[in-house]
Amino acid sequence: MAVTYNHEVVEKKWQKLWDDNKAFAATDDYSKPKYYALVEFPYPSGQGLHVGHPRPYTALDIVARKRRMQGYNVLYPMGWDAFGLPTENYAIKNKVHPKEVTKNNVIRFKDQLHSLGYSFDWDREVNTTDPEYYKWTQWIFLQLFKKGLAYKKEMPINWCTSCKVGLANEEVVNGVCERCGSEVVRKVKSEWMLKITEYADKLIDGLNDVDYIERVKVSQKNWIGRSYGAEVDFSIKDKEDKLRIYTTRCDTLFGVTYMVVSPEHPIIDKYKNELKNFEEIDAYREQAAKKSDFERAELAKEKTGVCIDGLTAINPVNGKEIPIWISDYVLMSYGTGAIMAVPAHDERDWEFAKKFNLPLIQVVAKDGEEVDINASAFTDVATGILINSDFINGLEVKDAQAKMISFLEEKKIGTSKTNYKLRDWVFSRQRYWGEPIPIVICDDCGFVPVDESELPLMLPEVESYMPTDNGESPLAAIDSWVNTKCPCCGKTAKRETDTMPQWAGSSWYFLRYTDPHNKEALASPEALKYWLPIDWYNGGMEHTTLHLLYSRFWHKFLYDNGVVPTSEPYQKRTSHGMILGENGEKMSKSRGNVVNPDDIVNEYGADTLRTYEMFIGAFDLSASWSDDGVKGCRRFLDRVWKLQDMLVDDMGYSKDMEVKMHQTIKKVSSDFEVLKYNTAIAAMMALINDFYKRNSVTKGEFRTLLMLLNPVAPHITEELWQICGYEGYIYQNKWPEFDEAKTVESAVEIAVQINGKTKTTIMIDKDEDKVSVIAKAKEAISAKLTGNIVKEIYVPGRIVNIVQK
RNA sequence: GCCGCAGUGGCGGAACUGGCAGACGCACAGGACUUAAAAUCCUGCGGGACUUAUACUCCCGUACCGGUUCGAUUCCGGUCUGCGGCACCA
Repeated sequence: MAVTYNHEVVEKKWQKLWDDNKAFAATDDYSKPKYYALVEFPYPSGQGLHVGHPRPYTALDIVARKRRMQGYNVLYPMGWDAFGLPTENYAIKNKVHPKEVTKNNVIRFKDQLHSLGYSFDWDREVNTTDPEYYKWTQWIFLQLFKKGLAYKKEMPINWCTSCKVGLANEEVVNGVCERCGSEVVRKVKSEWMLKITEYADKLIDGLNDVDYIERVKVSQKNWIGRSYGAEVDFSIKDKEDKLRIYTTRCDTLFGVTYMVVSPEHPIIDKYKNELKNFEEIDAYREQAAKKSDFERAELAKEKTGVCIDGLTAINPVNGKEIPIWISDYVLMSYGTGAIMAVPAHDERDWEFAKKFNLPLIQVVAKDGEEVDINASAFTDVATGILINSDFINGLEVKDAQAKMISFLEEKKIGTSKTNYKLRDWVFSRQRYWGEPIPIVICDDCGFVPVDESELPLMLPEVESYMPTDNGESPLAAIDSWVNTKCPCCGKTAKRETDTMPQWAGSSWYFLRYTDPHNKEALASPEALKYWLPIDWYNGGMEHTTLHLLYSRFWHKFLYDNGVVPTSEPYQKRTSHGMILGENGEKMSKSRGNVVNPDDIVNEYGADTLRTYEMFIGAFDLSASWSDDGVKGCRRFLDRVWKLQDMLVDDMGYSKDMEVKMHQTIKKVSSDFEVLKYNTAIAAMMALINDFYKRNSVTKGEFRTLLMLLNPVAPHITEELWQICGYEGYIYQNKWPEFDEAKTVESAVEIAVQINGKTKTTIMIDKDEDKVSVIAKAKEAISAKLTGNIVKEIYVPGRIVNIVQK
């Protein structure tokens, strides 16, 4: 009898052996086929690893291990996204250098990951806070600057009152700071910006060439928010000025009954002396200005607004005079800050018109039939036909738009125009723990880039990590660092004291893994050419808009400048679901439902944790933790362990198991490719249940099982492999193959239905062609065939259905 | 409000392209082993009717209502609920 499985001893033994042999190092032999598998590198927080981390890491570890066994040169790297606010806040509170905090957290994380037996290539570990790394983050910034894609701009920014730091629009959640939940106010500051909007089209169009799960593509597209439309100039009666609007429905120009401008629109101040109700308008403006963007949206369930008394617009297509309103549902930050209102065919305009009793004109009819626009706005573009619209009458919406645009352009009153919701990326942070922005500010030369030979521009030592009260970075307090010479003219100048956001380091880390120790370049062209693109990138749903968009932007920029060989970084992107607490809620200290992976590893072993997290449910959906489920997976591994006592000395498959073996190899092999780890494990469980039923397993069968299970549970399988005396190590062996012909049983059970309801089953030969004859001969069927048989349907290997009347 | 995802036994979840709903696991129940318990092994396990009971047989059942089809968890139309994202983007 075999001794009980001791996971502590076995797992340590194999982890050491893998390390000593550098078993999973990617080689620089570029003649071999390559596979680059990537998971998002973690932020090494003070709490240590969370049970959520192993889910994606194990999933791609399975893929990586399988690919190695299939003969690929696999790159499966790991690193640390270590700049960031929590570390800095911890440093401020405890008066330790963030460098120290980071170092300790990294040691802890690495230990924990190590105990889980991942096949990471630790020789390629990167750390975004390492000067040898951020040298290249700064270098990329300089390239952006030199190409005019980094610029400084006075602008109202989102200012977190607690973190004392400017936030990107994307970091403001429901009007509060994403990190600390404090109020976000508007503050004008001079900020570094990156022109991501210049890449809006490329970022959308590039999605056609990659294999991302659909909802990731949708969220990228929605975030960029491209819309095709037209800008049209409306003249203002008796004035020189024109009011320019943006619309996506220029086909409805004949249905315009009023206009609306945003409260911040300059036209109001310009004509304020002529407005008869300026006081009323000004009061409305003040009220709107007090609201944050969030409140403005939240409170605007009911439309509000004021008619501007003193200005009248003229519809350029028919010369009609129409009123101009001011309302906060029109935003200055999108389009032109002014709209034409077509209440018959736009829901917001419709609501507004109903509230203020403004007229409706129907100009689009459903399939040519007028609809009741007093009940609701008619917005269906697909079935719309133009009416009451002069020269575009009778056209479909799309054709009407095309014709209208040529008309507008010909008369020089409008042009076609594409708009985006995407805004430029606010890149400055007034913080210590980030990459210094390598720019010198010279009174004579303006913004001057630091010479590339001086990179990395090191983060200097400071006494306090607190941002200054006026919101400047702690770097601003170090005169010796701030005061420098202009690289251009040599006169005294000052350094930029803002640092980069955490997104910077993670926007290109996957490039560094290909050649992590290169001192001449971010990576050699040969390494990049060989390894890119990343074959499979998995990460959290929470990163599918921002991190993905930012890193794709940088990558596309580097591609345009000949630094990288592919226009997209990631060939394939998948996302995993969250692991929730046992009560179905998000794990958190305050809810008291946090599970520590160390405890599971200690009690049941890494293989059990890995198996459990893969078995817990569909990979892309969230799943609740269950201690009992963990036990079940340990029981499965124990049953595998005990199979060594049932071994029969035969390197082949026994007759009765042959089909099952081939089926299982097929199922496990394909399930691992499509994120269906749970059913792959279920298939292996079913297989060993069969071994137990007959109380024996051949050495050949066991050998195959160990290889199939190895990517999921690498330690126990290697140990059993060695105990049973198979050749070498599993990780050096070839992935098992199956024979398609042998996956089919010679006798199959098929269901017999009458009128679509299953009545009985019959066993037939798989090539049987008189199936319905056999079925009808069976008593359970013949007794029930009382009517006229009108139809017989046979689906090979599945069902036969007899339809009677 | 809009967009996306989901809704299947006591629970986590399976089901290829429209073809026997509930694989696999958990929990539970019974049995074997044991002085005993744990562990382990074996068996059963959606609901209901008929039946002393079992077997057999029949009916219902994949959120709800309807449709297409010989046949629907799967496709179509509508409704409800939960989760995630966005917040009037003209």
